[in-house]
Amino acid sequence: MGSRLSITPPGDYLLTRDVCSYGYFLLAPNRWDGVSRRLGRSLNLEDGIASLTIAQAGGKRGGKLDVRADRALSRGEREEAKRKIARMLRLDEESLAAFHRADPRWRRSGKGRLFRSPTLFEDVVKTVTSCNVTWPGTMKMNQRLCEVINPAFPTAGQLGRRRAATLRSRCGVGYRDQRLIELAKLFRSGEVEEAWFEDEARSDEEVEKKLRGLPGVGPYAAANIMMLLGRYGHLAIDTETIRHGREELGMAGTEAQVRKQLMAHYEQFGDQRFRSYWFESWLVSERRNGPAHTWTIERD
DNA sequence: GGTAGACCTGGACGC
DNA sequence: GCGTCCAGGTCTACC
Repeated sequence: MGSRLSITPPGDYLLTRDVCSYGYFLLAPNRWDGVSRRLGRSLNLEDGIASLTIAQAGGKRGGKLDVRADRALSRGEREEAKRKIARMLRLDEESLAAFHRADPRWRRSGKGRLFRSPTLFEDVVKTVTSCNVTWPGTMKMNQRLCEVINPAFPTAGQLGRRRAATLRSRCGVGYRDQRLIELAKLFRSGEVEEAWFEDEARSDEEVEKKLRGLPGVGPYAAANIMMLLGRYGHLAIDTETIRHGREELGMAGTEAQVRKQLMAHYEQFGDQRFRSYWFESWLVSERRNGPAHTWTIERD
């Protein structure tokens, strides 16, 4: 018999809006069901893997989150699951008011939370697998990492023990194989620690420098991971951002020139500039593809 | 500090 | 069906 948990989220929390706010909700092992508006997800817990579904009572803002597990969870595991869910859903997000002050366009809709993973390690791997590849490729890599290594997402220990050839041939990660293994070893050894990055006393510069030292992490990936850590002051500029500058903001010139114009344009949003850009860009995607909560996950 | 080319995969296209 | 080209960010070598 499974376990059931109830989580009281912040009063403004809306599962559909806040899960379907960043592309990682479409990446394995996350499973969003746009019809029932539930998030399915396997988690690595103390005593093994548990498959969870998360729904919000009444589908209304502030409604309690009803979490069901496919097996009985110990008291320790229940706490662990709650901690991990809180990280994914950003239930402890404290800077929403600051974001809405910096950019009031999103105050009414309440947008501001960006979905992430239960661990920093998973966020870093997902970011590395999103670089230099189209989105379907990123989806495939994450799906295969779960199929081949661990259905709840590979831990650093598991990924660090794999051979590069396996990751390349069976998980389709291409030239990222060795970089992912090195990354996993750094997390496994404790040389890279989630707590260090989560420490709010550290400056953005310190955090960025450390991230840039990780294999597979360049300027774009570092800024993206900083966003996932709750540091929104850096723009993660990729080809989509350049396109946004040209097509939505009317910028012109070479890529380098558009890049400079983007930096200048989002300067007005200060330490919230990533979110200001992101929600603009997300609206454009929804205009093209329909509401994010209806986006489907195509898996083999 | 700036730039060029390699890295790998999958999709689009032409033949 | 096959070959070619292109998109995508990071890394290294070179100037």
